Amino acid sequence: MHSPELLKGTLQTIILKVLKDHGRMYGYEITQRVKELSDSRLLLTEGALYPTLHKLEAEGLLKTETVLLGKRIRKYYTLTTEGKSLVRERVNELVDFIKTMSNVLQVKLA
Amino acid sequence: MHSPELLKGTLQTIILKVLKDHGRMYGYEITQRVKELSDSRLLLTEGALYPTLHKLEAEGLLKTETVLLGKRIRKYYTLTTEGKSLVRERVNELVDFIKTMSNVLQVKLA
DNA sequence: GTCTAATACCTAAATCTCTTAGGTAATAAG
DNA sequence: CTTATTACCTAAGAGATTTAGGTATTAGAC
Repeated sequence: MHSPELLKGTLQTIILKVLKDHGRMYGYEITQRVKELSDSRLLLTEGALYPTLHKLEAEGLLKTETVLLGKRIRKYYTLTTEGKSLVRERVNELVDFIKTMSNVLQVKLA
Repeated sequence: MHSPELLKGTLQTIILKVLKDHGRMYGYEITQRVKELSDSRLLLTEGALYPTLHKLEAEGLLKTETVLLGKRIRKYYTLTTEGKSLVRERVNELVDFIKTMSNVLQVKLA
């Protein structure tokens, strides 16, 4: 597992990108997908996930659709048009940041 | 410039690594060195820098030496033995985190 | 000469993100 | 029938950083 502090500032980008690549997803599914993609190195906590999803929705970057499976609620999230264009920016920004960091730390990432 | 949130959790690692590579340095010098290495993309604020230096010193990772230049004070920081061994860990951890991120975001860094 | 930018140290309140620690409830597995 | 997993959620607290101060010396421009 990684130090949780390193995750700070990257959660929104992760959520947006995973939603872009996978399409419609619900919260719990996102945590599982990230766990999978990261070989269990990145474990999103619900206390961080749900507030962030709500925030992204409030900002108009995500839209929701509530589905009932039997008696169970499931909230699906999808990127809005605005959200889609932001993903690109955010990912580029993060990649750029990573490259800058590798310069400062004088490490090679290949 | 990068989103400042991305910097969170990486400041200690940056300071430690720059000190390892450059040897004895003072606070202001560190900000300038990081600015240089990052092509002005990473600008350390003093409000973050000095408390972090003091914390690292309190933890025994850095030791200081105060020098007077005329009437001006300059505080040099050097890694302790303990500090040196931690740098490696921290840099490895960050590189590992970056690799994990690139998997999750499905981007290539080469 | 004097005004400004750069050098050089520092602290403290506010902010922002996330963790921790709860709460509720349905379904699956043993 | 008991536990793990699925599935949603909130709120208090912690931790790192920003913002916004404060002090003072030295160098450069005009």
